[in-house]
Amino acid sequence: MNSSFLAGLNEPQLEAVTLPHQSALILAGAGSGKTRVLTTRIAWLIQAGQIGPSGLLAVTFTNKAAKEMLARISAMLPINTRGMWVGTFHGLCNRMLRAHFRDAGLPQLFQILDSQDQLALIKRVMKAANVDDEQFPPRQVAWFINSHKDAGKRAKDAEEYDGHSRRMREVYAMYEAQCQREGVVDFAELLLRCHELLSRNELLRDHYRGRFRHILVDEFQDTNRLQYLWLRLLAGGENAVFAVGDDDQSIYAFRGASAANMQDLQKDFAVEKVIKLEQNYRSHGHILDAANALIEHNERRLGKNLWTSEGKGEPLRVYEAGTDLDEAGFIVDEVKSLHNEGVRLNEIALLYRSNAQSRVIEHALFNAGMSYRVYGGLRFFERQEIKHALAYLRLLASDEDDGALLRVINFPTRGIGNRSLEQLQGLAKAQETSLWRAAKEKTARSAECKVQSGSASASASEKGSAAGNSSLITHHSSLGKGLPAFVVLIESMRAATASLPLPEIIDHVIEHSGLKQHYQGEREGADRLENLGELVNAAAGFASNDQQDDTSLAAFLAHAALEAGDNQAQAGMDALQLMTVHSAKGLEFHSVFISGLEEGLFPHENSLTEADGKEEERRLMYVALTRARRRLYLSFAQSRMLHGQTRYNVASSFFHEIPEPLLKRINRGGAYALHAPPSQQSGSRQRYGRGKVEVYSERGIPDASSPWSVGQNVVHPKFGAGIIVNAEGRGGDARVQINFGRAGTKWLALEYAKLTPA
DNA sequence: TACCTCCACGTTTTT
DNA sequence: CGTGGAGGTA
Repeated sequence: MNSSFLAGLNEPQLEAVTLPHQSALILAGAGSGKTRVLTTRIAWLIQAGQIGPSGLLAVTFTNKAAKEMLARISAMLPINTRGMWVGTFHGLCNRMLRAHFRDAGLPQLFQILDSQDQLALIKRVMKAANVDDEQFPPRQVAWFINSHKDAGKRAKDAEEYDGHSRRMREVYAMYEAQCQREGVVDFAELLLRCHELLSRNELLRDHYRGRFRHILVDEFQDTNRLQYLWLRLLAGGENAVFAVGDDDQSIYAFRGASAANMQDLQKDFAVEKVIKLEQNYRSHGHILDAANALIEHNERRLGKNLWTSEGKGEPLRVYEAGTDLDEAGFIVDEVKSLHNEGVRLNEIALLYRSNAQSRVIEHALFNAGMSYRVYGGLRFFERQEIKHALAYLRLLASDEDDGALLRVINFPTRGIGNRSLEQLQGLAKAQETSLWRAAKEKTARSAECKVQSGSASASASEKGSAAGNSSLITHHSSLGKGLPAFVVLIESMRAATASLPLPEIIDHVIEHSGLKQHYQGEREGADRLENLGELVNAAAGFASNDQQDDTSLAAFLAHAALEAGDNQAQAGMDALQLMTVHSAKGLEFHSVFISGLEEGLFPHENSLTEADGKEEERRLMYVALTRARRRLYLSFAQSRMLHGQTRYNVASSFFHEIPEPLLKRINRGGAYALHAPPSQQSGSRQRYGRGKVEVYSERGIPDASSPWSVGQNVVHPKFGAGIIVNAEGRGGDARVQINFGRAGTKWLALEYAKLTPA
């Protein structure tokens, strides 16, 4: 047997790859080759004849990871990966639901709602039921619904504590019913519906259990309860689950991920083998030492220590900036010199805790003329022009899709205003039918009237007598203007595209829906037109992809919803990479800047109120540190403009958790001692030139007699080191607000507080 | 219907 | 400080 792909694996990797048919948990540290182990195991299982390519299921969280996996498998084995069950949780569930739509209680061409669509539908349902959106903000309702679904709970399973949760539950139930009527499913529904399908249908369950002898899971620490239940149902007692994950990199608890699934897996699947992959092939020693030291401060860990056979490398470089602007300036300069030394910009990442932090730095980069790419933000299939085009397509495919109809019925505007829309909605509700069917019927009826009587007044009088309501007549006449045109438009597009290949359908829709004309007449329309052109290209690519066996319109629409696409066109070019720490997970770079390392920002203050908050922040920091191969910069600013206000923060407490010898201060700084425990912190210190030593009175008049000033670093005998962030009063009444970092922010009377300048 | 002004809000996010 | 949503006006 030729298993050349086993060459070069280290001992635990090899053990994991060649494990016999049993469930296993692979604790794979950052940079320990987890994707390699996963894909090599698949290749090994197939090569060893244990299973055919169709006898396994491999599941990931992102499309990118799934594609990567397929690419690596193809590189190792001469097999066609098409038809293999390798994909995201949502993608695989979608596939199963399409195959068994009837058993799942779904229409054949069910549509998938993305988060935007879901929110719009929730708003619509709430409006129809007169739910107060002050008391029940739609976003909160969405969160309620999604977190229930993620826990495997239907509306009927939701608990009621009080009037509020009772109403929430009602809205959830109405939303469920409306989704069913329209034949649409949201992301969580794909999983929940698939889980229900398998648990209800024994035959089907046995079929899949018999087929997928091996189930492999990537990033297992990110699974939520429902995903875990789905895996457990699919695997049954007999099949082997091979789960790869790292509890230290669990950073999505806030959206339902539960690393506790790792413990449950061991129990539920009688896992005998927990294999730890601790050899890191990515980073130099000092970087790993810092990461290990930091993460050791977490209490609930499965336990793991990364090591490398590479050298120690450089220490971590710490830069203390006076302001966020200084920090940005430093980063720009440093990136420049790295680039001059030959490090490609693509290989340099700038990480931050929250998106708002990118703006200052983007500004500096822009002024310096440096190319950069910001991750996150609007993705291709989320753009409004694309969503509009897709909505027309959805309407061609389905009579029931109210969401799609509402999106385009008056875009481009064709004189169908709110009133006629409400009228139409009332009609649909009364007849218990969809908006499209109601619109079609309404138009057909009035057309008939016109033909029969040959006069508009006759048609109006007929309706008037039927309804006996004069306001209805007005509505009908306003319906008459735009609605028939809309109905004719959709029907003619349906007829014209019925036998066309996918890209031509889309091209036809863009041409004839009025979208093209509309954007041609708009000043900012050029980009949008270009994107619409890209949509046709995307469809052409989709249709000609040999990995794709279903190239129908419905399949393309599902693809669009499940894979929102990249967000920037500049993807290929050499540019500095800007992203949040969350989106950096799984990536690696030669050099990494972690910016904004200030208490309150990173760790974020909002997370500290949550139960596991500080630990999750620490894991986030761990992820950030382990992105770097060779060089790591940690920077923070004494003051930062946030929400239009200048904030004074102390250095992140994470600095205390990294051994001092690993850190090298690269500027004078020193306003903060990073290591002395708070009560002994003192300083030799050199403040950044900001203002005189003054306390301002309420009217903003400097009190020259005071030795204190906002922004000044001070030491308090009990609370330790802090920074003055605010002041009020003067003389004996003077009070200052001091941010002590871990000890919190406090107002102290100057007369009594024993403060010393730091 | 379109544009404008005002106000509230501000952690992380894939599918 | 910036943005996005809501509400009012031309």
